Amino acid sequence: MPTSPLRIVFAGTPEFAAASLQAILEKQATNKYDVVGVYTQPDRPAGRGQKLVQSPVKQLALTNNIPVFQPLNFKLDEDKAQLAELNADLMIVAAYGIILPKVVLDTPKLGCINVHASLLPRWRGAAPIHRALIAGDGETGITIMQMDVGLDTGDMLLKAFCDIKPTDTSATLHDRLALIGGDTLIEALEMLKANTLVPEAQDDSLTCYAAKLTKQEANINWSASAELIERQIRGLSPWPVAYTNSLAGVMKIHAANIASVSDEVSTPGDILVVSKEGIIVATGQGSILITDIQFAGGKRIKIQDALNGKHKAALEIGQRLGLIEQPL
RNA sequence: CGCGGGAUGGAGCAGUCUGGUAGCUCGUCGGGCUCAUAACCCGAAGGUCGUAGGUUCGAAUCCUGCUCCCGCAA
Repeated sequence: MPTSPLRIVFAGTPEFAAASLQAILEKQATNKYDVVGVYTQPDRPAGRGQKLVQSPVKQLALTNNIPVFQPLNFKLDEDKAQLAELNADLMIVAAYGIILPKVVLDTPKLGCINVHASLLPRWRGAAPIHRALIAGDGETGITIMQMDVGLDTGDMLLKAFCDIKPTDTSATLHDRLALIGGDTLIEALEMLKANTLVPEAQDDSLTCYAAKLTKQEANINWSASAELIERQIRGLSPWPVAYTNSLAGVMKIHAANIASVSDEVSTPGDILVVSKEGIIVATGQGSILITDIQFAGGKRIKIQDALNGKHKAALEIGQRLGLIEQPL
C-alpha cells in the first residue's frame, strides 16, 4: 500500500545526533521520509576567543538545505506556532539539550520519539555513554522511546545492544553508539510505518541517572582504586579529560592501564616507577601505568617524549601527584 | 577584540632578554660488544628555525602583519 512520505522534524545538537540525522537523510531517497525542518541549539560562543560555533546538526542540515530553527526553548508562543506550521507527522529527538514541554510533544501527529544512548531504564539523563563506561558496565546500547513529559521516562519502542570493550574511551564508544543509533532509528521508523512497534513501559525501580560530566570530577582522586581511576580516564576522554596536579602544574592524563606494581608503604599519588612505557602511580588500591599526558600549552604526548622535555622534573620517582587541593 | 602559553631535523625541548659557524635528550640508519637484548660503546644521516615583509654589514634572535596549535574560561 503506497503511502506519502513521513513528514519528520528532527531535533538534535551534537555529533551523536548528527549521525541519526545523516541516517535519515540517506534514506530520504526511498521517498518514505521527508525531513521538513531541523531544530538545534542556538549558536554558542565556543573554543578560544568566543567564536560563535554552529552545532554539527545545524551544519549537516544547512548542507542539505533543510530549514533550521534555533529557539532558546519552547516557552514563546511564536516558537510553538512555528513548530505547528511544519505540520509534522513525527518529531525525532536526539541529544537536543532542551526539555520539551507537553504541548510540543503533542504537536506532531505521532508525537516525539527519542534516540537515547543507553539501555533504558538504566542511565536516564544527559551523559549515558560516559556514565556506563565509568561505572564499568559490560554493555550498553541504544533505546528508541516514545517521549513523555518525564526525563527519558517514556515507553520503550526498540533497543540495540553494544558491548563496552576494556579499551573503550568515551570517544570510541560514542562513535559506535552514534552509528548504532542511526541504524536503530531507521529500523524503528520502518516498524512504525509497518505498524509493528510494541511500546514497553520502563521499570522505574531499575533506573539510574546519568548526570552531566563536570570538570570537578575530572580531577583524579588518587585514593580511589586503580580500576576506578582507569575507567575514569577512559570515560573522561576526550572531554573533559582526567587531570591531576604536578610540579609542572595541571597535567592531563589521556591514557593509562592497570599496573601490577604494588607497594604497601606508598601514598596514593606517588610515582613509583618511571620508564619509556610510562609512569606507574600508586592509588588507594593497586597502581596504574600512565602512558599519555598533556601539560598546559602543549599537546598530548607519550611519556617517553615527556621525559625528554621541559617538564621531566614533574615525572621523577618520588614525585607525588594531586597535592594541590584547589587546582582550578 | 574573554585571559594566557606555543610554532626550531621524525618526537620532546634549549637557544630569543645581551643579533654573528643551530644545540640537547630520544628515535632512525650503520658498525661494535654480547648467548642475547628494549642495555652499553663508536659513528652517520637528517633543520628554508610556522609564514610574509621590515631594521641591520649580518636575524632563530629586534619590529610589524598573517596562519596554525594548545591550557584556562564558557
